[in-house]
Order: sequence, then C-alpha cells, then structure tokens
Amino acid sequence: MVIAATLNDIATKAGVSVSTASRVLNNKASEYRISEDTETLVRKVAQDLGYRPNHVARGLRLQTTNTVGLVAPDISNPFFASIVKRVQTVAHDLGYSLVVCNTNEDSELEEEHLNLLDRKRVDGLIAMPVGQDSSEYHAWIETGVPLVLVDRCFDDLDVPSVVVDNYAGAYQATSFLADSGHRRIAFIQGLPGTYTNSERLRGYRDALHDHELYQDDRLVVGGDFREENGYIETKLLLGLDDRPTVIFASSDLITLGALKAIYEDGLEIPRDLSLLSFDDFDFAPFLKCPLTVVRQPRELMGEVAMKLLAQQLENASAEKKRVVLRPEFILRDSVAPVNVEPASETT
Amino acid sequence: MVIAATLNDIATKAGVSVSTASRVLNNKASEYRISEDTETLVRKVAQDLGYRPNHVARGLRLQTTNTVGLVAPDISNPFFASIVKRVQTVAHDLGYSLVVCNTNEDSELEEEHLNLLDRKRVDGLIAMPVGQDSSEYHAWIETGVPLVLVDRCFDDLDVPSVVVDNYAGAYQATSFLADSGHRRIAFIQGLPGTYTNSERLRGYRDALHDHELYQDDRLVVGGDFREENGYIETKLLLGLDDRPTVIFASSDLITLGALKAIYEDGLEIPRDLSLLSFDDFDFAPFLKCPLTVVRQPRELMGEVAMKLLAQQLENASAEKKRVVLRPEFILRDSVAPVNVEPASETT
DNA sequence: ACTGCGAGCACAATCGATTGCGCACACTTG
DNA sequence: CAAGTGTGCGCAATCGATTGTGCTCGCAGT
Repeated sequence: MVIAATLNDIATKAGVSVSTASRVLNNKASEYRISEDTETLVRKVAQDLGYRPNHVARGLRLQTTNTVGLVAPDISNPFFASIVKRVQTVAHDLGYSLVVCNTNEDSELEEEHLNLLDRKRVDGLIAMPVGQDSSEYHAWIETGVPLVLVDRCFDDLDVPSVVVDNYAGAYQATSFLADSGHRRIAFIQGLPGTYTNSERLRGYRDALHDHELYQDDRLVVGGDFREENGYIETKLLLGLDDRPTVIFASSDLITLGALKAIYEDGLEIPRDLSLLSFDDFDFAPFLKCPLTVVRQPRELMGEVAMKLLAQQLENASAEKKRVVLRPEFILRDSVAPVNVEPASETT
Repeated sequence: MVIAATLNDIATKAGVSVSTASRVLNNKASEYRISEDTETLVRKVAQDLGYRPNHVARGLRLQTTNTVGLVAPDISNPFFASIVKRVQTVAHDLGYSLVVCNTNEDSELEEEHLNLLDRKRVDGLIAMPVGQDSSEYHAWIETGVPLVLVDRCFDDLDVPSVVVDNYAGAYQATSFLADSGHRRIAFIQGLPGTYTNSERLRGYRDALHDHELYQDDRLVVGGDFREENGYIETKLLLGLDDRPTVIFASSDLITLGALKAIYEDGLEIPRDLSLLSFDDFDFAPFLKCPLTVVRQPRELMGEVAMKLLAQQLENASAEKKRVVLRPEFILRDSVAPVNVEPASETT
C-alpha cells in the first residue's frame, strides 16, 4: 500500500508550516499574503509527492462531507433509475457525491440505510420513502440535516418535496377510459398507504364517480408495485366471470406483470382487453400493442429534487416548497373503445 | 441545527473517560474489563443524549470509510441499472455504502469522478470504464486502493474483473443469422476501442468468416452505445441500395433507436427486416415483434463484482481473477429465415 | 504493616486538514 | 533613533473517535 503524502509531509519537505501548505493548496495564497516563491515551491512539492487531499480529515474539521444520500425503493426500475441518474448529475455539478441506497420497499432496510447515512454525516438526503409511516423521517428531521422527499411524501411532514400530480393523472386516465365506453375498469394498485398509491386510487375513484360508474370493489386489486403483483392480479382478474374490459396498472412493473399474464392467456390487446399504465418507458411505443400511458416527468423530478436540496443546503431556513409536476397523458393504441350498449355485450 | 452529542459529552456526563465510553459503545466492554455498572451507565447516557456515532471521525482514525465507489457509463440504462442495484445490495450486506457516479461515456467526467472518489478515500472501486485508454486506472492502481472492472476491461491491467464472453455471444448470434440464410448482416457497433465492442465485433467477423460470408465494410456502422446512434445508423442502412436483411444491434439502446427508425419507415419486423439485439430487457418479449437477443447475466455480474472486491478488501494480496460469464442466446421472433437462393432476391 | 496482584479505568497520542491570532522582520517616516 | 506600517508566515487548537500503555485502587496473603 502506498502511503499517501499529507500536508505535513509537504510542509516538512518544503520547509514551511502546515498552515502555509494548506493555504496555498486551497488557493488562499493571496488572501493570506503568501509570497509567490513560497506558493510555487509548495505546489511543486505537492506535485512531486503526489499529494492527494484527504476529504475525510477535511470533513471532520469542516463538519461537511459534500455528500448527499439517496434512498429509493428500486433503483433498477426505469422510473427510479432515471430519477437517480439525474439527481447524480445535478449533484455532481453542484459539487456533491451521491451515496445510493436501495430499500427494496422494505421499511426495516430503509431505516438501516437512514441510520447509516446519518452516521456518515451526509450533508443532505433525498428520499423516496417506502412506507406509510413517517416516523423514521421525523427522526431524521430532528438531526437538522436537510431532507427532500420525491415521488412519495408525507402530509404530516414539513419538508420540501417534489411529486407528480398522481390524482390528476389517474383521474384523467380513468376519465378517458370511461369516455371510451369502458364500464368495468380494473385498477391494480401499488403499495396501499403510500402517498402515490392513495392519490392514484383517489383519482380513479373520483373519475368513476363523476362518470357515474358503479364502483366494484373486486376491481381494485393488488398490494405492491412489483411485477409479480401485476401478474397475479391480472390472472385473477381474467378469471372473473364478469371480467373487466380494461386494466389500469398503476406502475410500469405492474404493467409488465400484466402483459405476461395477458399474453400467457392468449389474449390480444386491445381486442380482448384494454390496458393502460401509469409510467411510460422507452419501449412502450414498440410493444405488440403500443401502450397508452400516464407519463411522469422523471428526469425533471430528479433535477428539481436535487435543486431543492441545494437550496436547503446553502440556506437552512429556505422555504420548504412542495413542487407538484403535471404528468402527461400519452395516447397510443392499448385502449379500444367499447360499444356503449344498453345491456350486456354477450355476442 | 441540533448539535450532535460526542463521545466526550457522554464521558463527561457519565463521569467516565472517553476511552471507556468508546469501548462500551463498541462492545468491547468485557475485553477491556469495564464493569457492568459502568457499561449500563454509559449506554444509558448515550441513549439519553441521542448519541450518533460520527463515521467521519472514525474513518479518519481508522483509515477506512466502509464505502466503495461505483463508476458506470449510464446508470439509467437497464443493463447498468441492474448491475448497480445488485452491487448496492451485496455491498450493503457486506457493510459497505456505495457512492455512485455516472460518466455518461465521457472520459473527462470519468477522471473527475475517479479523483473525487480517491479524495473521499473510498475503500474500493468498481468501475465500468468508458474508454479505450486505461491510464486513469493505472493511476488509480498506484494508490493501492482495490479495483474491480466490470463489463469492460483492459488487457494491460492486472485487475480482478468480471465480463461477459462478448465474443462467444456475438459469434453465436451471427452464426444463427447466417444459418437462417442471412447473407447481408449489418452490425451497429458501440464505442470502438472498448473491450466490449471489440470482442463483439470480432465475434461477428469470425462468424461471418467461418460461414464464408462476404464482409461488406459498409455494414459495420455506428460509433457509440446511445439510442441516437441506433436510430441514425439504421436510417442510413435502410437507405442503402442493397439493404441488409438483418440488423445486429450491439446494445439495448441501439436497439431502441433501430426500432424507432424501422417503424418510422413503415417496415415490419421480421417481414421486411430482421433484428437481433445484444442485451435483453424486461419488455423485449412483448414488443410488436418479440426480440431475439443475447442476454447478459447482469445481476450476476454485479454480485460477482462486489464479491471480488470484497476479497481484495479483506486480503490485499488475494488472487486477481478474471471471471468470464456466458451470455445466453434467447430465441424469439425477430429473425426470419431467408430463402437461400443462388442469385439475388429481386422480386 | 508491607508486598503483590488483578480489576477497572484514564491519559494522551494519533488520524489530516483548517484557521484565528499573533509574531518577527524589513522598511519607511518624523 | 524610535515609532509606525506592512509583509510573510508559524503556532496551536480543533473536529470526534480509537487504542496502547500504564496508573490507582482494594483486597488477600504473610
């Protein structure tokens, strides 16, 4: 192992004090009236010794790490992956590194991560919380370290956050389905109790209500955002006597599971069944049946999140805004109109 | 801002020395013969004060950060995203945090990141290098900090690494195309000079050669792994007089671009043109035309990478293995057989 | 009463960088 | 020659935790 040169080594070798070395290498030579000769000397010695500043020591002294934590449920999911990427990019531009944590939608794991990030003394945190319970985040706020919530937020927490108008997205989509003549609209939800899910569900329900459609509780199914959930629930829905005419999947992974189930049963979209998805993804236009979706501005979310955090970082008393972004309804081919007939459609 | 309690505070309040407090909280009470009374007292005080250990200070003293860096070209690309996710998970299980960096296939940015990670004194590094040039990594190795290369590697670097047998994957796929009767097989390559690309290209070329097919240089096109590359090159290929009968896209994003171009021109896969892709992705089976692909074991790559790194971390002189994983050829519908006729296929 | 011993803990150096304060010297001015 | 004014830089504390070394008791033994 190579022993790294320290400021001390430089100082000794250059015959100056550590302070001088430090000041030169932090470009404060003129501020502290260090002569040009000394400056060049120190720089040269630093160069010769292959000096590599130690940010751990620096962090201890300065009580800052130039690092922010990011907590997400599933960073391989394209939705979160895009957010993470953008957060990373913006963070780097602002001079921060990013410690990424995956909670796998597990509250215990999430708490572990929060704990670790706290001990690591990250300067700030961007989180997409797992759960319904905000207590871990209450604890975080106690520490005084800035926090920004993304995608999912808590109403009882006064914290800057950026979310999509899930209600509007779901409402618009469901309305579209109703207007297309669908009357049995299934909703495969994600994790109940999460902000995201509740809002989408509310949008769905309100739209049904406003279109005077009967709310069949058996059509609201599912329990988390994973692919398996989409698969299983779709299978079950397809087994129903009075099968829905359309499935509204509340996340991209649920959609993936739904697709598997649908094609496995030999059905065609939208001929036999319509499908609509919350979350767009790159390949959605090229599917066997190009998917009609509610698209969230994921990259924008990441960017806004990091910028909100930066505001808190430079000014602890900055306003704690909640930014609400509009999702976009993208019409493709996966929803077929239904003939609006007075009675049933039995051939 | 809440002032965090330190060991000192605890020691003072408990009426013991810092050392004792430290030892108790590190579960070394018995090792250092601390009485049970003292132990409970210290623990209680720590609890009361809401003690949060400072890993920065700890890191300085112990010369270790329990953090590893990860450098990838594009963490939102499903291929890398899967790797990152798995690396993160395994890292956490082994007690490490992960600092994630995105290079965007930009060597300068990559170097910046390496520099930063070095200053941050990460304990190890997992990298998917951008370039053809290994000099930055040579510099890294000088520091003595363990390094593992993933997906792309350098032959002039004695470093543990995990790669896919790109040659075999490309060879098998190209052979399949040849066996299906294709004689004009286009190859849209990624970034020339990268290990990945060179190997795939070599596999493609060798397969052509072994099947006694003419190598038309105009059919080897492209210059990076981005979607735009796939789009543009496909457009150009489609404009050729003697258009290829199949396109072999050497990454998922290139495939995405190709799909755009193909459907934009109103062509059908595989009727008008066959398509084959390096990289599988979740939605590949559900595309308009389910894609035949060479699948890489991405999650496995991430896991192996982190485990290799862990080996280096606990034993600096551990063997520097190169792990080569087999890709899997997955046959779906996007390659149509071509009638092998003696002459041209003009009508 | 004096020695010996182990239990229980404290001292102080250390990791590497930052920074407020102040010192020493040179040179100018009255 | 004394006082005044800069210039150029060093001293030493500090951030919070870890740890090798060694001190100080109380008690048993003779």
